[in-house]
Amino acid sequence: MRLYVERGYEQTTVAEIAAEAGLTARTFFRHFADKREVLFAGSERLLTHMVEALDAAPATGGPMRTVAAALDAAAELLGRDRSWSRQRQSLIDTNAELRERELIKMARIAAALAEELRRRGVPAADASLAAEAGIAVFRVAWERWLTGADELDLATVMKATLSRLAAVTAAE
Amino acid sequence: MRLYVERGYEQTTVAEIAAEAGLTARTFFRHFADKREVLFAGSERLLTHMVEALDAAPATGGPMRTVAAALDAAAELLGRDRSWSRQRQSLIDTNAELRERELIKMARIAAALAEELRRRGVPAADASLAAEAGIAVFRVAWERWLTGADELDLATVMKATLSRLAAVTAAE
DNA sequence: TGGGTGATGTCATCAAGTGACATCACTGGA
DNA sequence: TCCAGTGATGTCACTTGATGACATCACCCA
Repeated sequence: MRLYVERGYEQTTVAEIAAEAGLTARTFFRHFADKREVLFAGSERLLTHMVEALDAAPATGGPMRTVAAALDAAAELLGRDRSWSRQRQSLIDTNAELRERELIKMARIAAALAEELRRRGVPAADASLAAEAGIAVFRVAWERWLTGADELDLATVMKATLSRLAAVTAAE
Repeated sequence: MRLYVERGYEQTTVAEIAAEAGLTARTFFRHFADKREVLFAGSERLLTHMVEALDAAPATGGPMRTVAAALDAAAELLGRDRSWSRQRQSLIDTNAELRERELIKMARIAAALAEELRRRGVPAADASLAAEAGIAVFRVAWERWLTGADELDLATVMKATLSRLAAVTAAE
């Protein structure tokens, strides 16, 4: 990430990254599937963390309440270092390849959450919707947390965003 | 797309595609930014179609009703040829690069819808949420329409999915 | 002590992109 | 009619990401 920030993502070659670590490009590709993946090493951890939280949530309330538990878990994991997150995010935002990779990671989480909801008995379509809606909340809250000047807690922003979603999607 | 389906996406080289069209690889890259883009030629048209529909929607009701108009427009544009859509989608689903590209196209649409909502006076966060929620509905409805055995209209599936979203996200 | 095992290096190779320059058909005006 | 300009294409050279095959080397354990 240091090299990506210094020179820009595209201007940094895998050979340079590997050299910086005292290794070969070939070795880099044994640890990371591709040049993008190195920035998303923690995504698997986030996924399991969220799925576990979803599993641990009580069965009371609708699927959205269950998803909220997963969002809490995400906030707990990601809400610590805002300036680091900002730097990483601005890097991702300036490169289309990285944006794509980020999106597929989120999509994978949404799919995992939906699957878990279905396992808990939520009808298939409702499960997908709740998971996707949850990810939508995550995205919006994340962006607000990063760009906001105030010192709000990520979890708090998530909760507020979730309730805004309920308001916005309420049938009239 | 014919070559991608016949040999698989990864097994098809740009040189082969170009040769099939009686052209050179270099020329391919003058028409399409990369090997993926050729499958998403219509995405810009979908975006403008949806944004225009959103613009044309009456100002009555909340942002979600406005987004619903954009979803209708999408259904109108995409709901015609289900078997072709199925083939294209199964191609996309079997390749991660193509999935990523599809996701960023959807994200771009979501961003455009949100921006248009903001222009219409919807508060920033609500606009993002409504747009993202709309795309979530699109995704789920699209998948149900493609995998469903019945002969349902895409627009009908969208409407039903939208009302399920309202039910699922309703505060309890 | 010697053989497996895992991590790494080396080498060759392919395919995706891209820049620079040449070519050629077409078009609008002198 | 001809010529200059324009746009689409081809050719060539090159970089970089990515992968397979094989060699090497340190380390651990029986």
